[in-house]
Amino acid sequence: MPRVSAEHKLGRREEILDAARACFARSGYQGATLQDIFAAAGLSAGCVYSYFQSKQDLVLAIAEARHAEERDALAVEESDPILALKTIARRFVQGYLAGGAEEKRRISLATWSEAMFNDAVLASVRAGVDGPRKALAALVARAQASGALRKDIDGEALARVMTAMLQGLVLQKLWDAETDARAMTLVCEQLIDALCA
Amino acid sequence: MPRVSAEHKLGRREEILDAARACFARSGYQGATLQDIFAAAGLSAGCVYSYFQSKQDLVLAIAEARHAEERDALAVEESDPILALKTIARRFVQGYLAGGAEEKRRISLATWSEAMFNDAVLASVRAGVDGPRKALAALVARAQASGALRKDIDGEALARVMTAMLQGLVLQKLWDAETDARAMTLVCEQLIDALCA
Amino acid sequence: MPRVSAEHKLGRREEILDAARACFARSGYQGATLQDIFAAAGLSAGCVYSYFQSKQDLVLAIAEARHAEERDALAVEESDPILALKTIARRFVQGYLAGGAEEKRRISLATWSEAMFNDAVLASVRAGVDGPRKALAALVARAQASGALRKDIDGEALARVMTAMLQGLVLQKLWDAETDARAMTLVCEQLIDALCA
Amino acid sequence: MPRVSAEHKLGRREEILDAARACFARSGYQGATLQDIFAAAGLSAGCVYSYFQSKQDLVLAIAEARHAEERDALAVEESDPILALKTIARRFVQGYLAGGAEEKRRISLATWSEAMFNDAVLASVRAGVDGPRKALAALVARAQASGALRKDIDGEALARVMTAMLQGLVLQKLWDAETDARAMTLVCEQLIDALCA
DNA sequence: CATGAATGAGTGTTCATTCAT
DNA sequence: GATGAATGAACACTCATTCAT
Repeated sequence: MPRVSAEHKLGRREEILDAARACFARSGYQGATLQDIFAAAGLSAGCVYSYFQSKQDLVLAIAEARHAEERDALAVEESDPILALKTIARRFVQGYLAGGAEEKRRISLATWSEAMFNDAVLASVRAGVDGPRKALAALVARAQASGALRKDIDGEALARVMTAMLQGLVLQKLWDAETDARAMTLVCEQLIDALCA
Repeated sequence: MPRVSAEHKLGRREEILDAARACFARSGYQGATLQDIFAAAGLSAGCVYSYFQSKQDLVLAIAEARHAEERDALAVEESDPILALKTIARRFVQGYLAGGAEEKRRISLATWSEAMFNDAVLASVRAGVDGPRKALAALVARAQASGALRKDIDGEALARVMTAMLQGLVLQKLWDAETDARAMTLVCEQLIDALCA
Repeated sequence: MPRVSAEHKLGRREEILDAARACFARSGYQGATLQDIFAAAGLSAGCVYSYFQSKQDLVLAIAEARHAEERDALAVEESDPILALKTIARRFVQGYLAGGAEEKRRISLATWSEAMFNDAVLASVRAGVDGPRKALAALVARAQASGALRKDIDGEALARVMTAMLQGLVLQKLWDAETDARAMTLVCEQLIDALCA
Repeated sequence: MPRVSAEHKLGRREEILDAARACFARSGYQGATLQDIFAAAGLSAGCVYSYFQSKQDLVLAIAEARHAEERDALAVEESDPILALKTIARRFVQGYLAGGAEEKRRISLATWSEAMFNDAVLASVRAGVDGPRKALAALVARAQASGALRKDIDGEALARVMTAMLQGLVLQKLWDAETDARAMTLVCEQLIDALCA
């Protein structure tokens, strides 16, 4: 009995999160109302409130889930640092700029914006963004140490610029659906190659 | 025969816009209330409403002003395309990532996010972002034509990636105030140099 | 599976309508505020809004209810058309001009006026007024066909004039509470008799 | 100078009243805003306020003017009381139900409704309506005294019913523009004739 | 005398949240 | 556990009125 109940609860929780994600992606964190989410989930207010204590909780859960998914998507096991950098760029661009990933993009941008006004979301964004950037910085450092990458470049700064570039592409795709993921990937790789010693 | 000079009216309008910008930067377009703006401007609801027909008008005016300012800041008169690209990058980074420019960054990100849910803002963002990107693309094309820049790179895509990179830096700076504008500028210039033939 | 019975919901709806009717009768459709109605109903804004989507909905519901009540009050089952005409006149006058019917009169006049500025109310008024007038016209036609009523009178026009007369009495009573329903009824019957062949 | 100024002032006053009448007829006393009226009159708020102390003043002035005009239109010099009654009915119907008289009808109904919520307007309506009704009652009394009209009818009540009938026709015409003034006049005259001894 | 910028209380409406059932 | 009726503070916006110029 407890097992079934626990699975059931987790399933419900996911259903609610899916509904919330759809609503937040469509209307934004502030624009989406809980009533929208209740309707999308097909559940009552009381039921949703038994899973999440407040709208803020829902917002945070969606933001966290977004970051966790991204973290997973970017985890690379590749010993060659240059190859690893290219893989990360390619995965990021292809995962984020794909036709079916619009919800991801919208949630990401909404989250980045919300982080300006909501400290808990800011903390989540920082945690979610720092990991990949540090991984990038470590790869850059390794590449420089191995002599594969030019050493006259500030590694930390390069990692930040690369992060910025990838995130900026999310904005580009949001404003112009025609933005070509393949072409972006190629340019990213060419940029990385150009920095090789 | 207005009893108040046209300058006075324009001045008032600017006062209101300044108040609105401060409120929108602090709390976001949706989070800021008109009451906040009335208080910040030291004016009554009715008075503000005689200058702007709705909150949406105010939002749009702030977004437009942000884009206009950026357009002006990036207008470069420089015959050497490579130098022009570097100048744009430097100006953008130094103008946007400066300590005193936090309001600009916050307004920009809030605007980018709002554009997802508000068609008029989206149009404004597109108009504001397309200009610089096309200018960048033109410079890249000139640089390639002159042989200064590698020709095996997709110029349009590069322009987009450069735009993305610069905008992504706005996000980085928002999340981490320590982000060093000088270091970012340098990396950008090194990237440009690395692509030169 | 509502936790509250359907009767309860209908009862609440009626409570709200009663409160709204009282407020509209006292202050008019535009003069009465929703706050007045919330207070009169002893309910919160949100609760009232869960039963009616807007003030306009409330206005329409009150107007419709007034017309429905009147329709019921005037439904006559009487084979003799002259007697039926007199019965309608008597019922109308006694139902509408009674001491306790002031609320009805006020709602009616407010509705007639509102119909000039509000198309939905106009449609409701037309539907509510057309029925009785057509019933009157049918009775007049039958009375003329049977020879009971003079045939040199335009039946449609007479029906309209009789309708006008009865509605005009509502105005008279509103401006002068002393207007004597019994005397009005008598004159109406004498007028009908005078038109008999 | 004073003469010209006085004429000018009266002219201005009339212009304002015309603008107010048009706005009140279009949107109602409560629905029309003073800003509407300022725009319709092509005058500033301050200027209008120097002629009328408040919106209420404007409302009252329009109501009074309506009543005065009607009083004039119904003043009959005719020694035969039956003929006088018919003349009043004909003039009322033809004056009020004419195609170009819609503004009059709308102002009248708006005024009748407003009188329920506004004591000053109520007083104006009573004064405006009592006169004609008393004149009608006097004619009825004279007709009965002369033997022209049946004496078994309550004269006061008949006068009230006739007033009601005429005013009710205003409502009919407002709801159905096709209402035929000529047919209404004829029926009214036939009714009067039917009551003759 | 005339202007119209400015006021601010008040309007209809929304929505995150609670709790009796 | 689950429901959804109910809450009420807060919101964007309006408009009769005033008064410095």
